[in-house]
Amino acid sequence: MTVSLEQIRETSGDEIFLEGCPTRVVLDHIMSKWGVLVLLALSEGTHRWGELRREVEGISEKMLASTLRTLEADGLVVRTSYPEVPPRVEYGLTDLGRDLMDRMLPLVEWVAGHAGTIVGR
Amino acid sequence: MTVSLEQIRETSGDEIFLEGCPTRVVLDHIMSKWGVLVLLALSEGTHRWGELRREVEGISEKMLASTLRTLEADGLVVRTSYPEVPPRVEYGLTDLGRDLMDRMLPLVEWVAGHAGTIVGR
DNA sequence: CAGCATCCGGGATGATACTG
DNA sequence: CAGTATCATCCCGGATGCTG
Repeated sequence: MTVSLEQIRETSGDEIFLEGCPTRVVLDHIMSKWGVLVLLALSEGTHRWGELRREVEGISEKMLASTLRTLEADGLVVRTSYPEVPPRVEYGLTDLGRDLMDRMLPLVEWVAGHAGTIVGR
Repeated sequence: MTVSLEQIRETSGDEIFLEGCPTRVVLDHIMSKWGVLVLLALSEGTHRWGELRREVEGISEKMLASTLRTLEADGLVVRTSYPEVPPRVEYGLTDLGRDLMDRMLPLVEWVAGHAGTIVGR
């Protein structure tokens, strides 16, 4: 194991397991049911609102809006609005967001590769 | 980016974003609010029930039991009961669980290192 | 000590209708 | 097209009490 929990404890000041610590808050955002899927979709490139609705199957408009606003406030997602008619809005990852997805994609890939085995058990 | 979403699509048979697909189910288990923290604690080594309750601050008995049962059913956590009085039970990661945490720890470490910046924004 | 059964309140989530 | 507003619902998760 190249990364140990000890290292994490040092990095986060030993607060990971404490309620309300920043790490828990961010984890809740990016590891939430819809957060992962939206970030995953955006890791392919920028998407329009409607594209996200279709790609992230089952998400409601309300949850898509809420998820995007949270991730945007976290500085992981950037929203670009074009003053056209009809309106066009693009969502993409920031540098920080890409940095995050570099770490998350290997995890998701592993899960995708083992999910069948795990669920069938 | 060493891992692309395209690779993931191939691995999982292009079903990542579909409702009810195994990948989504497993993601919900391991990326859940308490799932991450319990797995994180166990990545340090085996823990007893009471140790987990104390280490994962704020978790209720109900959620701890529920989380552990789910992760055990997924084959990520192993439960060992010793026939003693008073009872002693140890929880630890399986090989599969350790494999998973090898991928998750770098992500958590990154979050721990950036959480302060992100939340303060 | 290590849990399970039960109840129940509230925030998370969905569905629908509407607007710039 | 890209959302917002509103209302209904659901189930997550906490509290409590009990058992082997």
